[in-house]
Amino acid sequence: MVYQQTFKVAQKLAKKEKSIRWAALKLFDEKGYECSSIKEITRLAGVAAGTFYLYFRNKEQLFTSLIDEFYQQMIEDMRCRRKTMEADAQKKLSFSMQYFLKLFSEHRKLARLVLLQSRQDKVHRLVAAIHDELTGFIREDLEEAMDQGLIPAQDCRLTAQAIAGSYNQVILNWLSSEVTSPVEEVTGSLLSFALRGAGFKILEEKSEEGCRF
Amino acid sequence: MVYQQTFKVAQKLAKKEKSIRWAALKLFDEKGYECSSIKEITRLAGVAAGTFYLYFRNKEQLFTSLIDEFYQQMIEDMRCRRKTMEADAQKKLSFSMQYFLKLFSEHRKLARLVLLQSRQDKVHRLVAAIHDELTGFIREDLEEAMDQGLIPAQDCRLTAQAIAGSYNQVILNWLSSEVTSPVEEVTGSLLSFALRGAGFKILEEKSEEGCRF
Amino acid sequence: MVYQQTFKVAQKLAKKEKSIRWAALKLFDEKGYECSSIKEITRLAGVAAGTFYLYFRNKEQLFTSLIDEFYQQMIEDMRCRRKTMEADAQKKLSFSMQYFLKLFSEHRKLARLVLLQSRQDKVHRLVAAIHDELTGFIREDLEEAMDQGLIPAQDCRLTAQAIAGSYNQVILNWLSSEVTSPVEEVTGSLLSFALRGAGFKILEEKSEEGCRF
Amino acid sequence: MVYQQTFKVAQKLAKKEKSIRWAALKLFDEKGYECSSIKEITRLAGVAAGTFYLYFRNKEQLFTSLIDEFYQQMIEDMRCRRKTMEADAQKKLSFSMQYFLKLFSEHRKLARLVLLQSRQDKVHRLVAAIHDELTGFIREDLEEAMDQGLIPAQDCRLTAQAIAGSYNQVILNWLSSEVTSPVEEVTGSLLSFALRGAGFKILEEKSEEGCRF
DNA sequence: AATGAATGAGCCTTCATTCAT
DNA sequence: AATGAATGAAGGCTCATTCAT
Repeated sequence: MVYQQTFKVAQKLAKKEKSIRWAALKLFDEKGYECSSIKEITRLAGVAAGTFYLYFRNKEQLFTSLIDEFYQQMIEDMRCRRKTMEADAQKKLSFSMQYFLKLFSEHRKLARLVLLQSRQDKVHRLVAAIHDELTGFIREDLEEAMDQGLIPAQDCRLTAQAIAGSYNQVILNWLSSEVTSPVEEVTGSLLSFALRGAGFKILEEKSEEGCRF
Repeated sequence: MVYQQTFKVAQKLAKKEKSIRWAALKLFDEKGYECSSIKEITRLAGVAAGTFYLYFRNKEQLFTSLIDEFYQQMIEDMRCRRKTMEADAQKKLSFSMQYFLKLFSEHRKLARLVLLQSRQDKVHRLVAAIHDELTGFIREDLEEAMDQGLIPAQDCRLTAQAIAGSYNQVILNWLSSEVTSPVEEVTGSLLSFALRGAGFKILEEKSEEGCRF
Repeated sequence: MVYQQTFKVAQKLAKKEKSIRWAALKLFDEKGYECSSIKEITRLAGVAAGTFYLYFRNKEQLFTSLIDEFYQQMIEDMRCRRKTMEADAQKKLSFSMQYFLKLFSEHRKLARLVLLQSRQDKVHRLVAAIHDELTGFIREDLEEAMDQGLIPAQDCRLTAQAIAGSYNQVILNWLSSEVTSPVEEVTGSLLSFALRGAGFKILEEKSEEGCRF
Repeated sequence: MVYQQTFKVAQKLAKKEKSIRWAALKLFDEKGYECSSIKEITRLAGVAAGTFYLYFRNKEQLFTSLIDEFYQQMIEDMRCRRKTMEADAQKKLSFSMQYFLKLFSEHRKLARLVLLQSRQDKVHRLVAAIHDELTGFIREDLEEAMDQGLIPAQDCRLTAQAIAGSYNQVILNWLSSEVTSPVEEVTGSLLSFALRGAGFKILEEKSEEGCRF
């Protein structure tokens, strides 16, 4: 009788891969990419060292896959929503940043992984690309706003970097703090900061409202 | 005569240590802490591997020392100047940030080292402490400004983080870009962004002026 | 009906084993015993890795079996023909060597496997035994010829080795060369060499004729 | 004080490298290239595993170096002697083969290494090149002899292969036999075989004489 | 009978650190 | 003070073999 991959088996496999991903994420988060060994990852995952290579080509590909799983999809989703959104630049910007914040808060480890990972590891290019992509969204909105006269003339690329930087920093601190205060506490203030910084004339009470999604 | 010799020796020693620091900085910057080996560092420095351990306890301490050399001194200097400065909060904040920017632009490699280094390596605590310190300065000024009613009520800790984050990000991009445009190009816009973000009512033309030091 | 099925199954089994043998032979030939993995063999054979162990005890036994399949039978056949042959020593020797040559040329891969395989692998003893056996045939004929005064007094064991060695070398080169010239081109000259070397007084024109089988 | 590599130290190093070479040679000889691990080699040599890499780039280079040490020099020497030799083809051939035999008998392990090594390992090309070189010498002499009418018309390339093959085989058997009978016992008969096989008209008593070197 | 996921010992290699010189 | 040879633990990865399905 031929070997038939039953549903149950497939599920077990998926579970095993998940557990490796989980272990890797935990260790990468705690000790960094370079300092986490395959052996340690697999031990934590409860599988043999060799098993790792049934699911991943090598350590680097595991990292890539970990990042991709989350980001690729997030960026895709973001791009899609933004396209179909009928709103002015400020609303779009607000939306993007809050969406961003929300996702990060739901995937703390993964988020930290991207925000913290040494940008010198072999593994950096991928992370850099993601940062660029996200900064690109912000920049687009800023340029639209500038064209419409909503904000003063400025170097939108630079402002976008500044906004992205402020977000990264604040989120990172929030993610890293032991006390997990609700992300909403942070959202409003941070958004105000960014919008004001860019030069939007915001009415304080509106900033809060406009950000539902 | 004796003194003379001692001085010469001391100089030679200092030179050797310097060359190791220089080599380490170059390699850490290019390949990251984990991926730079002692052997490579000493080869680049033109000394034997064993010599390394005459000047540094181990690899970690070299890193620490590298960071300290620059930051400890910078923070000290900054704290001192701020103390003796008679100025309002906005001016102090402006000063701090531009001082910060200037120093970074004069020590590109060292700056990149701090901004880029994986915050997960064994080596992180130190870097984190420095970030906190610098953010602390910003926060102080913001709190003072808030007390004086120059900026609206806000979570100054958070705003300080946001400002620090935006600075880090922009500087990093600037440091990493091949074309080394003058830092002044960046200074003005970035400062405006930060001040506006914090809620200062700034007159655009003043922002440029007020920042000499 | 039952028989029919059994037969079919048996055939299928045989086919699967065959395909493993074939794949192993191909890979052993191309990359050597040590450098061919079971996984690769089974992949090439189109079966699962585990299936291998239904047909062979382990990798070593596969090799053994591969060699045996060909040689055992060849030696048996040779021994048998030589027994029933009525001919003088020179004829017998000629026959043996040409038979040998012909078989090799018809089983290139298998031949290369025996001639090339490291004689240091775990697997060597078997191959060595075969070489000895074949050399033994040559020696028998030489001793008979010496007894009959057809060749001068000599160390027949040594001459037999020399002849076997020259055959192996030439065949190997011929097997390994890309251009597959007909083996007959080689046969005549090689045989002349061996016979002359042993001290037979051969008439050149006869050497060619006397070798049909 | 600068580290000064004294003569004593240099000697110790040379001894250490020697011991690694010796251990490798022994193990390669006993178990083959693929089956000998660096760990085992270094253990046998009495050094730590890492020490290996101070002397050799990797396992392959060790093998290469082992072979080269002996062969490169031998071939060079042979080529040189042959050039300055004033003798007919038969004498030159005799000389070459006996020189060959003598060297092999003085470097048993090294000789076995070349003669036995799997010709499929990554390491094969080098060994193959050596075989070709040596066969080349024989062929040159045969062609010269053929031109001078000393031997009948024939495919000299093939005859050279046959002669080389017979030598390899006989030497190998002799090297591998436990009882180490003097090589001279073998020399005469083997040479006679080869010369007769090539078609030289030899007077038995002369063959022995002509081979001093 | 057949599968292929799982294992873990073992491979080659690197590297921070020590120590005799 | 300076050297660089020596160490050996640890790294990523492969592979023959086993076993639940």
